[in-house]
Amino acid sequence: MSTIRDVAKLAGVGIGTVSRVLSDNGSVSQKTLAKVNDAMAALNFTPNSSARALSSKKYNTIGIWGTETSGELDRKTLIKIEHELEPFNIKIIVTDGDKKSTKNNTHNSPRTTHRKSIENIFRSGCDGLIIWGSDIPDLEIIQIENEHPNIVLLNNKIDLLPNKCFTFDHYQAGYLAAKNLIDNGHTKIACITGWLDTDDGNLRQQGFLDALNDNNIDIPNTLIFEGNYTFRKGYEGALHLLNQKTPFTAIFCGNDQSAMAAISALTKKGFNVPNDISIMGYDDMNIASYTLPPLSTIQMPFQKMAISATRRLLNLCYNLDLEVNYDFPIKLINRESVRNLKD
Amino acid sequence: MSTIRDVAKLAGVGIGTVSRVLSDNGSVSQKTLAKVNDAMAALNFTPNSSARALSSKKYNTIGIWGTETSGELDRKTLIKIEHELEPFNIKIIVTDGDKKSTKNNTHNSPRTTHRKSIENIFRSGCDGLIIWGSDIPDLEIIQIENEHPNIVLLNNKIDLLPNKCFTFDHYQAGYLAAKNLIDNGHTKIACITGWLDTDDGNLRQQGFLDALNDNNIDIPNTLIFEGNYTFRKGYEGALHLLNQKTPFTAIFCGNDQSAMAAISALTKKGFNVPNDISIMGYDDMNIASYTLPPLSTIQMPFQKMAISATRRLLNLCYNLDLEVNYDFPIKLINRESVRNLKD
DNA sequence: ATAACTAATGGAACCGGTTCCAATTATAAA
DNA sequence: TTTATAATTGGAACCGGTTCCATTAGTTAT
Repeated sequence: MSTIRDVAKLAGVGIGTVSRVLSDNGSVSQKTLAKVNDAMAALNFTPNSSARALSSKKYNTIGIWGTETSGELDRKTLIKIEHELEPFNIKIIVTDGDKKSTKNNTHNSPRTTHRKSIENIFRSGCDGLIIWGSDIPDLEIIQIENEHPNIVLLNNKIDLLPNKCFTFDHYQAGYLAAKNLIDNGHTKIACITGWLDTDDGNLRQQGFLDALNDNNIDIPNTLIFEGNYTFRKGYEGALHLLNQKTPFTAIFCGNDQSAMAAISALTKKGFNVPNDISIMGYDDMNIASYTLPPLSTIQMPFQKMAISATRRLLNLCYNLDLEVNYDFPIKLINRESVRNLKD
Repeated sequence: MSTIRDVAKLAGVGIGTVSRVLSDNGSVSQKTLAKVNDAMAALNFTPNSSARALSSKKYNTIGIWGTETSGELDRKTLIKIEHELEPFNIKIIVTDGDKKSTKNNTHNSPRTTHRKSIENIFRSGCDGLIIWGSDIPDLEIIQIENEHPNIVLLNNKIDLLPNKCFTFDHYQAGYLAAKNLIDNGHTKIACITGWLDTDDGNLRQQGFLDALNDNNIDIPNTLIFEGNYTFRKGYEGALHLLNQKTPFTAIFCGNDQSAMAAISALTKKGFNVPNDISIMGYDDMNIASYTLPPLSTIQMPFQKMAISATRRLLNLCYNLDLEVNYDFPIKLINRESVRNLKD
């Protein structure tokens, strides 16, 4: 593996010059530029990333921190993020916020706090971090941001950190979902909530509740089942709701997975969706088109949001000026799982 | 941020000594060990990873390379891999084999070859690589392995690289799936294949075909639809098969997603699964329990396999001796999507 | 007590980049 | 042509670890 000194020698220039063409800063004449480029090509030279990182104090790496409950971050989105990073030769490291403990430091409490785990990522070497999900208390995030300004929040909103937060209007989305049921004539509405320990899940729930309220519809506690986005809870939730005395004609589900599982449970119990019971999903995952019946749901441009968050982080870390978007409109997708009771 | 020189000064020892306790090699007396540890704690010292990487030529990073069609590698699996790495303080970088082009080198062909893209990952700094999927021709992999022995193949098998390959017996699995249909009395069997450009998809297809053959069952070309694992192709495939003149009583699907979509299509066309047509899936994804009807499918311990592959890579890269498993038994999961015609 | 060996230690040199400053060359203005 | 100014250039010093070698302290055998 060749170094800039090799390149410099071959090109007949100084190492400073080679470095200058490498990092494309400082002035270099056309002639020497060509010489250096030729030498680099001839030697099949690639700069050593560790050396670069050491001297420039840039790691050319950003991290993505998330937990089990952060929400949907599939490989496709990850790849989108990576593509955004690629032109700048930035790498991406993925870490889990749910790690058990760090064995290197036995003085710590057995369970590393989120704060500590984020601290560790920065130490281990990255220029910035996408913090995904709303698991970390706002206060703690503010503290983190204080020490490490190069962060960006995905699917979380903190008023004190405008332009570092990227999220949907989950409240509006929950409202929209409920409104759709109401507009279709439903008044006895149940729900299988999402994970309520995060803002994300709470907001959509609140929007849903407020929509009912604004339309003078009452929802008894018996018709609210606390789920957690999983298939399992969706299934259990539907069965649980069926077991209550309170009749209902529709269920609003915290996400498409629990919606699908709910459909499965209802159907198995002899109810027809949507004729007997209507189902509203949330997320518009790929499966939503292939459930039986296909799901009416709320669509959110998650990948677009992830891309904007990434760009913002790049701007922060590397003083770039990429275009960033903060508005990600949601959309009601009407398929076949909601029956119009007014017909 | 403090350095080993700071630590050395505070502890009243030389930098060599600090380095020795840091990397835990070379002999250090109990007394100095304590002094150094105290100093480190007092300064809240963390070694600079770039400096370490530069001088030790270890990046403490491994990569995962995959493409769109590599198969299932969800966040959960990624996290499992990460947990395996964590005790050794190894980071994980994810890269996409489907990148369009690398703009840094305009001399290259517009579309970077897989080989090149892997070359780049190693250059950009990682100690080893999990190559996931079987998109790369065997010969090319052999060449890559020659230059970079620190690789491990996930969901791929190359005879020349035993103990670096981690895969299921997809042939056996395809055979098993077909056998299940046959055992249930099916003789007119159709199939929606997986992605046939990879060994993975081909092997299961071959196993399926051979099982039919071994049981003297003929499958006309009209009943073979070439899919690609997506919902969409599963849906289209089912419709296409229905349009053929040839009657059939069962479909073997390349994966659970296409199976789910096929069920959706069949049901929409008025056929009942499994009464009119039986469906075999492949993968046992979470959704398989919640389709209508729940899917009979083939289960494979993908996460366990990923963990073993990771361990093997760690052994290769860092001279460790972690336990590695090479055998990952598959299992037939009988749910409700296959009807027994013999009853 | 001394020799012969081993364990422990300090620190220079090095890894391969970036940065900065002094020196040189080119260009423009007078 | 001379001078002022700007553009290029070379390379020492540095980033913060690891390694190796020379040196010193500690142990055991004689």
